[in-house]
Amino acid sequence: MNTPAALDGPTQDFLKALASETRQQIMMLFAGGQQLTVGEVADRCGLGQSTASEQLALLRRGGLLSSTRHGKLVRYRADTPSITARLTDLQNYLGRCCPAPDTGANEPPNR
Amino acid sequence: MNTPAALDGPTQDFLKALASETRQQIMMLFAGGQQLTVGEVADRCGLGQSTASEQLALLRRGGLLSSTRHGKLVRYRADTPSITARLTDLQNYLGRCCPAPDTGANEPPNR
DNA sequence: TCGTCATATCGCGAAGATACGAAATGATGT
DNA sequence: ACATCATTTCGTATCTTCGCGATATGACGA
Repeated sequence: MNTPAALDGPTQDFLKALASETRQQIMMLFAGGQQLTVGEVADRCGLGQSTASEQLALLRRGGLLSSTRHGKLVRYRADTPSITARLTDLQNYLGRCCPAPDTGANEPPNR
Repeated sequence: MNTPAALDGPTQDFLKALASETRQQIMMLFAGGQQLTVGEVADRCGLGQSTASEQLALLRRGGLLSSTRHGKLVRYRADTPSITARLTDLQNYLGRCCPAPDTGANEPPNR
């Protein structure tokens, strides 16, 4: 743990947010542009109310969700532009790690 | 944790493998098609020998690396096709969570 | 066969994540 | 102001992950 960082903070948070089955399930609730409150998420996932709030916060920090207050309710929804951006960052990172024969390019004769 | 799974195993492993700064640093060592042994990775990251072996195993399980024995050495390298595949899976999953909003791409009406 | 080198697996303590209930914050209505 | 409802933050217990050293497996050469 003494080597320099490998990924920028945002992408870090993005990956950490996504690397949890619970949070993946939560994300699924937002399919189709659904907007949900903390309570609804807690209910639908069988989670405690505070747990849902904390997980939603992590997902927001990871750039997967955004939230807005509507009165006393907080409505969460998928933050698609942000997700797209972080996915692109991730692709760039991976493109740096690996030689890139992906998008229809060349595969050098190494074998 | 009583709701059904959200992501298939491979993509799960992919995300979990990537959601660790140590493993991200390890991945960086493989830039440019580098092939490295466990000992080299341990050395370059300042990790113990067993730790490096375990992390490399996780990265391989996640589809990020592949390995081949060359005598007593095991050479790891980036598994680009697999990485590309899992990235695509991830994109599909995210595409399912989020409708494409205003930024260009468009997935027509969802009911 | 034995000895060695590289890697993998095991056992363990430290650090972090997860989920919960209880208490604090914020917003609305009376 | 107060009461109430939704959300957030706090404190705690439990579980998993991390990294290590020690031991086991596998491969080569003498």
